[in-house]
Parts: sequence; structure tokens; C-alpha cells
Amino acid sequence: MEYRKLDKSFYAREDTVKIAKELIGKYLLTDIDGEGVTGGKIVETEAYLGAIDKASHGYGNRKTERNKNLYKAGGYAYVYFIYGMYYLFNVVTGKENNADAVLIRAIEPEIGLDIMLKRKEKAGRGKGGANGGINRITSGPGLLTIALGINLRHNGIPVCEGKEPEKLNIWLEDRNVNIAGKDVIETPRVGVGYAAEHALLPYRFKIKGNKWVSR
DNA sequence: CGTTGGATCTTCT
DNA sequence: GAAGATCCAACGC
Repeated sequence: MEYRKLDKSFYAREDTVKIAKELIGKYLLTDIDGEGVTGGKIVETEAYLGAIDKASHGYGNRKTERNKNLYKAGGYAYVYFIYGMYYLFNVVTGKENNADAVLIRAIEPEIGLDIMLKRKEKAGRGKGGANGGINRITSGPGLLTIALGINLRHNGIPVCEGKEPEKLNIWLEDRNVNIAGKDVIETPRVGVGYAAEHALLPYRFKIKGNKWVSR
């Protein structure tokens, strides 16, 4: 069976929470600077609902230089830098001028392990010891971007058209992995306590018992 | 074990 | 000038 790249119609829908849930079990892949294909299965996501969501960078339709890519139509990457150290990768959803997006929080590394390990060592993350490097190589939103080679260069590029700069490819695929509904856990988001009541909504999804979810 | 602080940059107040 | 959609290592119990 052939792997199917997710296209615009997948991201352009209006129910971002549903998209976040459906992304569990899909594959996130990159091919950067000719280093080869890297990626794996998505095991954790979070939905951010733009204008009505205090935790979103697009709350109240605030528009700035930094978050302008949030307002693109579904199917674009929104990457931004945080804590002086990490890039976080989101995929924009919904229609143009709607600031909805899904944050990819963790993947299960499967493709291009050696390349991802090399990137992690290069970034000086973790002990890199006997197996210290591999165990949490993509288990968290700040880590998976390191492993996949994602940074601000990718902010605003499309993830569903193959025609972008050849050394700067990010896309998502359906590899026919079906995660049973009972194995997907919904929880409140983390790290957004300032968002008050919005922090409590169950917009975070992860695969139950999966070793690669963030902590 | 659990908790804490440091790293270090962008954005908005 | 402060705080953030984070991670890790060093500490204290």
C-alpha cells in the first residue's frame, strides 16, 4: 500500500481539535539540506484555537511579525523560537485569517535514526552516551525539531505542496497506522497555566502508554 | 526519588 | 524589562 501525503483538504477543515486528534498515528517527515529523510510517527499533539484561545499566540486575532504565519490557510508550517533555546513546530489549520494550529509535541523516531542522533549531538543536547542519546531523541516539542532539523527557516513554508525549496522539505503522511480511539488519551495542555480556564480544556492528545510521549 | 535553576533570545508591555 | 506552547543536570532529601 502506498503512503499518502496529507493534502490541503486535511488541514483546511475548521475543527482543529479533531485534526489534532487525527494527527496521532500519522507520520511527520523532513528532508533537510540533502541529509536524508528523517521522522517518525506522531504520538502527541496539542490544538490551539486562535482567536478564542488565551493560550494561543493568535488570541484575540493579535497579529505580529512573529505570528503572522498562523493566519495562513491550513497546510503551512508555523515555527517559532522559545526560551532562547528551542524551536517549536506547528501546522496551521483552518481557513486563511484563522489563527488555529496544531503543535506537534512528540514523535516516535523511525526513519533516519542515525541522522537524527547526529543532529542531536551537534546541538549538544543530552549525554549522548551509550544510549542516552536515542531514548528521548524526539520526546518533546523542543527536541523533535532538533532531531528533524527544523528551525526558523521553515516558518511559513507549506507542508502539503512538494514544490518548495528542495533542501527544506517538511510533510506529513498517512502510513495506514490506525490508532484505536481508546488508545488516545485527551488531557489538558501543559506549560500554559497563564491561560486560565483555557489551560484546562482537553486539547492535548497522546497515545496511551507510548514510550515516546513527552514528560 | 522530587525540585530547582540555568541556558539565552524574541516579543510585547 | 519580563516572561515564555522547554529541557537537562545538579542538588537535596
